[in-house]
Amino acid sequence: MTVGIRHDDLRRRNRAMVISAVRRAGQPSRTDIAATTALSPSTISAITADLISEGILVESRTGDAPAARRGRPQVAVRLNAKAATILTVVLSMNQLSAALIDYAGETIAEERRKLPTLELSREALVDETVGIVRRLIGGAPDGQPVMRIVLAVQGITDSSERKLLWSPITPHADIDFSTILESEFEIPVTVENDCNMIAVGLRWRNPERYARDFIAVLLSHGIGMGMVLRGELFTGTQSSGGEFGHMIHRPDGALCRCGRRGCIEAYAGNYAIWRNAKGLPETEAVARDVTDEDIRALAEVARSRPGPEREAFRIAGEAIGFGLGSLFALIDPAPVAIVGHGANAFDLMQKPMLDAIARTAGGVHSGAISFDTEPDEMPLIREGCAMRALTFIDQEVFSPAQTATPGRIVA
Amino acid sequence: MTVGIRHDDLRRRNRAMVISAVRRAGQPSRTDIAATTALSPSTISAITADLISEGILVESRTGDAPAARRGRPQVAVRLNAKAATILTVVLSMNQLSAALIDYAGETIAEERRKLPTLELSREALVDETVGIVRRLIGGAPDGQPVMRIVLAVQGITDSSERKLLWSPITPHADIDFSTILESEFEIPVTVENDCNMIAVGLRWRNPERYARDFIAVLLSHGIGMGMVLRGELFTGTQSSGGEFGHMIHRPDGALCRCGRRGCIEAYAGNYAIWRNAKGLPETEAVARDVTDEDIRALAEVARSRPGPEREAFRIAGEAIGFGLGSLFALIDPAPVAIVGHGANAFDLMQKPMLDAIARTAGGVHSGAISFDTEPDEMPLIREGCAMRALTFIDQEVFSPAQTATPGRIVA
DNA sequence: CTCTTTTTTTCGAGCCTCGAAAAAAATAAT
DNA sequence: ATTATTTTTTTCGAGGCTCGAAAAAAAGAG
Repeated sequence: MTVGIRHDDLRRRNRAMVISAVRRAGQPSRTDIAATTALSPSTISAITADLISEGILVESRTGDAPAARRGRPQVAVRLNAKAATILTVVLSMNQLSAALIDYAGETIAEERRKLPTLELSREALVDETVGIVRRLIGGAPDGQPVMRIVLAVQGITDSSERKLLWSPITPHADIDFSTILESEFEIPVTVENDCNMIAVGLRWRNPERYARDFIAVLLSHGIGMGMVLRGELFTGTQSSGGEFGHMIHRPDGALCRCGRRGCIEAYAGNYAIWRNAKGLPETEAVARDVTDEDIRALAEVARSRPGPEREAFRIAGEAIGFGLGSLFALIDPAPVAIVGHGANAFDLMQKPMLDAIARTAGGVHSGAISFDTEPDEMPLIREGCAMRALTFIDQEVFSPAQTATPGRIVA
Repeated sequence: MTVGIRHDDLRRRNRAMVISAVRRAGQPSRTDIAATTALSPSTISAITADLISEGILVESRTGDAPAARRGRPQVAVRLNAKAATILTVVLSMNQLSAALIDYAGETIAEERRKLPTLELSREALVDETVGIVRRLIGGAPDGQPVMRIVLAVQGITDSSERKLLWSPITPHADIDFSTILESEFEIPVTVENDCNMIAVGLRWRNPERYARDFIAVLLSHGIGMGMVLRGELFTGTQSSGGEFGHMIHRPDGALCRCGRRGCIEAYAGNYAIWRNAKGLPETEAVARDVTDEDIRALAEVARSRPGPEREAFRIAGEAIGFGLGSLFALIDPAPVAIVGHGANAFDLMQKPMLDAIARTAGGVHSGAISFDTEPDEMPLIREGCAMRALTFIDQEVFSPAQTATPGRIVA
């Protein structure tokens, strides 16, 4: 916290900075890197030489544009895809998927399988996860062992990013995936909230729009949120936090899946939309497992004629709108991405949502609010996990605290 | 953002670190500083020697405890109170106050005056502010010019900390106090939200309790909030943010002073408590200027017997409770300080508040929630402003970007 | 084939932090 | 009274790092 900066921190941080610049730019020249990092060409030259000799970067002679300019042509450098391999695992409702990804971010292999997550025992769930990891690790290229595993789960994770504290996809709580997987494979593992990974993925995919401040809202069975503020992923003080879906919309209102009442999710989650569309009492749980297909069908009816279906989407949009309004009262308006299957019904929710926001303090700078939709959340989660893992490698493995001078023998 | 670290940044940051360590510890020895900063004794020796020769620190031979230990006694260093002078100005409802404060944080002079802020014209309000600043600056010790002014206002300030965007204490909006005062006095000025300064003040006063994560709620005419997360003051992306009082408690509910409906403040602000206690319709504005004394009298009645007064405080507590519950869903539970005159009625609000929180997602880790009350907000605001100004001097003035080698003439 | 332009590397200078040793300043022991 | 011990602080040289200037490299232009 109040720790001074040591001399060796300098190189470490600047190395990480150079790697980060290359990861963002793709194939920058040394001159480009010097420009973005504001370090001198001599320093960049020294650092890139180190990184190349360590196999982290490679030169790629073909600058994307030869430019036919006068003078010595720029030599582009890029990440050496073979420098490391990482593994992403996504555990969501009734589905487990994993992907093996190289250091440049390209997918090497992947696997996806259906699982009745709600019914599995704790052991079976863990075993399935260990199994998919084992199979994919087996497929890692020779000499490029997997160096990091990031597991994204729908649910609340702890702030040390090691455990799943609670999840709607399984009745079991407090599953210490990190310790389990680390003892099995001896590879560092972090456990992340799926919506937080969506936010990281969005920024990676579109850094123009999703830059310093933005919000990702996942509309699915439940309502999730990931948020980036001041360029940093927002998390709770003790958990992954950002449980937007469990902010209170109407005190003592509709029954939520979490057992409490009046949560936003109890008005805007899949099951809540179904409950309202079918005229079921809002104080009772929904017995049926409401699927994406159910919602699609309801949305079609809602578009075709007024009625309880349309009203159900209106109520959902209103709940999200008031929630965003309250959130904007705290953080000010920011761009919003509506992610997940619910984004397909955004047309039905947009107007009530904007109307609600306009009735809140968040409506003041409404110019800063803009919506974008992305119905398929899975690729975003995977990309977010990959970025999280690769950033870790960049910083902790390839820019380590010790300058590692092997050969100096003390005895 | 992606800027590398230069060599001269090193010394700059470590200087700031040393100053900060001295400010926190009071009278540490060089050894103490080395321990808290994790820098080597040699480095600390060099930096403190610089700081002493520049008049920023002074040695104070009398270590607070002679300790009678063996060995060379520690020589304590402390901030040189004469190194700088700063000015804090607090503009709140019907009151303007200012204080001249030395570099060690001791008050040199202060002035306080009543003002009908709601009725003053924009020019009169600005003139009053300029006037109080002018009078106090005049009292600055010889050779110690005021180096920084921090103005705290009840209301929303912009994120560049220069303007008052909107305030309940005046009908005028968008007052650029920084530019006005800077052109008048040629001293850097920042404009801050009062509740944010309360948070800074709380941390300074009790760093044990108010450390990495906590919330300060100001219960006064309106409801304000300042929040520290991960050790950093939380602000909006475009403004001071943290408008807890304008999160929505009941959609389309009671009329708020801001003109919207259902805000927490419309249930828990002074005027809202009065409105409910007197059985006035919640859809109508309160004509009367509800004073702290009114609330005190209502609280007395509420304590003496059941009735609308007690119910009014219950409703207020409930509104704050649900609001905190929603906030905790986002950030996880954290210690709360209830600040301002409303804290005197906390006994009437505590139970409904806790009951409400228990009905939200924030109630899960309720062990991490704890309340503390501080009825007098003014000293906290002033201390927060002082710390803000002094921290600025520590970092920007006494640890500047340029190593400042005057005497080197280029021509 | 030479000149010009641009990129990249090389090299020495200047800082900064660190560790080891020395110096300083006290108490404890003889 | 003097010496030994202990702890704090300073001094000094070593090692690293970044930077600027100059050189080298690698092209196109003339």
